[in-house]
Amino acid sequence: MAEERRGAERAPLSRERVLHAAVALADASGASGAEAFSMRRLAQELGVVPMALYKHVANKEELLDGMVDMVVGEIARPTTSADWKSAVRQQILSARSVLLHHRWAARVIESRTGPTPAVLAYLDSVIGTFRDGGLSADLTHHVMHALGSRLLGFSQELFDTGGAAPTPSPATAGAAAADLARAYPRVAEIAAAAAHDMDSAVGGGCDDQFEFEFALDLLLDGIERLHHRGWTSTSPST
Amino acid sequence: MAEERRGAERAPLSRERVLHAAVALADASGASGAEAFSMRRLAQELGVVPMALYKHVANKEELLDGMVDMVVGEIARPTTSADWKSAVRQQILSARSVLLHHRWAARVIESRTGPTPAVLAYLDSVIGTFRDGGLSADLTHHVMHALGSRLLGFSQELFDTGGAAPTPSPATAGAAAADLARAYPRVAEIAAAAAHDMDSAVGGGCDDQFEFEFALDLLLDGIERLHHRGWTSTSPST
DNA sequence: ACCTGAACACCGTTCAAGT
DNA sequence: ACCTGAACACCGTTCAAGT
Repeated sequence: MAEERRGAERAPLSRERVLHAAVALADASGASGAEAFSMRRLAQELGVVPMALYKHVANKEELLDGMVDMVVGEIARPTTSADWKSAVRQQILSARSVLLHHRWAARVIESRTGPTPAVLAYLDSVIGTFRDGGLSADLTHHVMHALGSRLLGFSQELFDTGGAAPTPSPATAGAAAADLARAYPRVAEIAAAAAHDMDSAVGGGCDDQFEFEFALDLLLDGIERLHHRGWTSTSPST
Repeated sequence: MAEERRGAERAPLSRERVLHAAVALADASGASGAEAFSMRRLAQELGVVPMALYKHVANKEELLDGMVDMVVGEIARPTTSADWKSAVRQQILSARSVLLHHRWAARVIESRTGPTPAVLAYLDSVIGTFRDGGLSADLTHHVMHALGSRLLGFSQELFDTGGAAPTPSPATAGAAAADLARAYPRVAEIAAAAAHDMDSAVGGGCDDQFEFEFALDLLLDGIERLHHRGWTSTSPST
C-alpha cells in the first residue's frame, strides 16, 4: 500500500530532485532522520527502483555530502556590517536555527570525513568577519578551532535534551528522581537549580537557546579579551 | 580461514568477557571502530554463534551502553586537591587522553540517547569540583552545559584532523591547495598561518593538543571571571 | 546505450526446532 | 531448560540480463 505518493514527483529524475527528496525524507523522519534514512527508502519515496538513484549520485556518501551542502547553503549570510563580535554571533545563531529545522543534519555533518564546498564557503565567510574585524591570522586560526562545530550551530551538549524524552509518568519520574538524587547528589542539585525557573522536572527542563547563547558569549567574550590583549600563540596563555 | 582466533578466548561467555571483547574489537578497528563494529563480527571474534551474545546483553544498544561505561570508567579520578580550575582542567585532559586511546568512543557516546551510570558518576564528580570550589549551583549548571561534550574530552572540531587524511602526493597537494586558495582565500590564509610553525601542508597540520587546551582555557578563564563577578542567570550577561 | 531485476554480502533480531 | 540454525526484514551496491 502507498506505493505511489505525491503525483507531482513523477517528473524525470535529476540530481536536484534526488537531493530535495532526500532532505525532505530526512526532515520527515524527525530527530532520527539520520538513522531512518536509506537509499531504498528514498527510492521508494520517489516511486523509483533503488538503482535509478545511482545515475545521479555516485553512492550514499556523495548523496549525504549533497544533503549537507543544501542545508549549509540555507544559512543566512550576515546583513548588518556591525562589529565582528555581533556579526559572528548573529551568523552562528542563524546557523543554529537552520540546524534546528533539520534535526538530522548535525549527525550527518559529523559523519562526513571532510568539509563540503558549502561548508568551506561558510567557514571562509566567518574567517573573513574575524579578519576584517582586525583579528590576526594566528588568533583567528585558533579561534576557529575553539569554536569548532559550534560555528555551524551545533549545541555540543553531551545528550540531546530537546529530543525524544520519554516523558515518564509523574510517579515513575518521582521515584527515578529520588534514586538519581541518592546515587548522584551533585547532579540532582544542579538539576534542581535548573528547575527553579523552569516548569519541567529533572532532565529536559533546560532552555536550550539560553544555554547555547551562554556558551557562545563565554567564547566570544574570551576571544575579544585575547584580541584586545594582542594575544599570539607564542605568548603565555595565562 | 582464521575461524578460531586466540585460544584463551575459549573460556565460557559472560557479560564481562563480551564487553571486554567488544571494546577490544572496536579498538582494533581504529578510527572507524564505530562503523566496523557489529554483533556478528563480535560473535565471530569470540568463536561463538551470534545468538549466544543475546544471553548476556539485551541488544546492541545495551552492549554499546556497556562499552561506553567501560571507557568512561577508565578516566582517572583527580588526585590533587588543587583549586577548582586546575582540577577541572586536569580532569578533562585525562578524559581526552582516554578518548584518544579509544577513537571510536566519541562517536558511540554521541549515539546514546541518555547518560549511562558511569557518565553520570563522572559528571557528578566534576560538578562536585565546581561546587566545592565555591561556584553557585546556578552558575555550575550553565557551565556544565557550556562545556558540554568537552567534559568527556571531545575535541568538538568540525572535522577530525587526526584521522585518515589521505596524504596526497606533493604535486596533487600543491594543485589542490592552489585551487582551494582561489575559491576560499580566507581559509587558505588561516591554513598558511597554521603551517608557519608546523611542517605539514594545508589541513592536517594543526596541533590537536594545543587547540584543545586553547579552547578549554578560553572557557575556564571565562568561567572564572563570571564566578569572581558573582554572575547569576538573572543578571545581564555583558 | 540505457535501464533494472536479481543477486551478493552484509546487518540486528525473532522464533521455532533440536538437544 | 537451554542452545542454535534457519529465517525475517532490512541495508548498500554489483552485475548481468533484458530492452
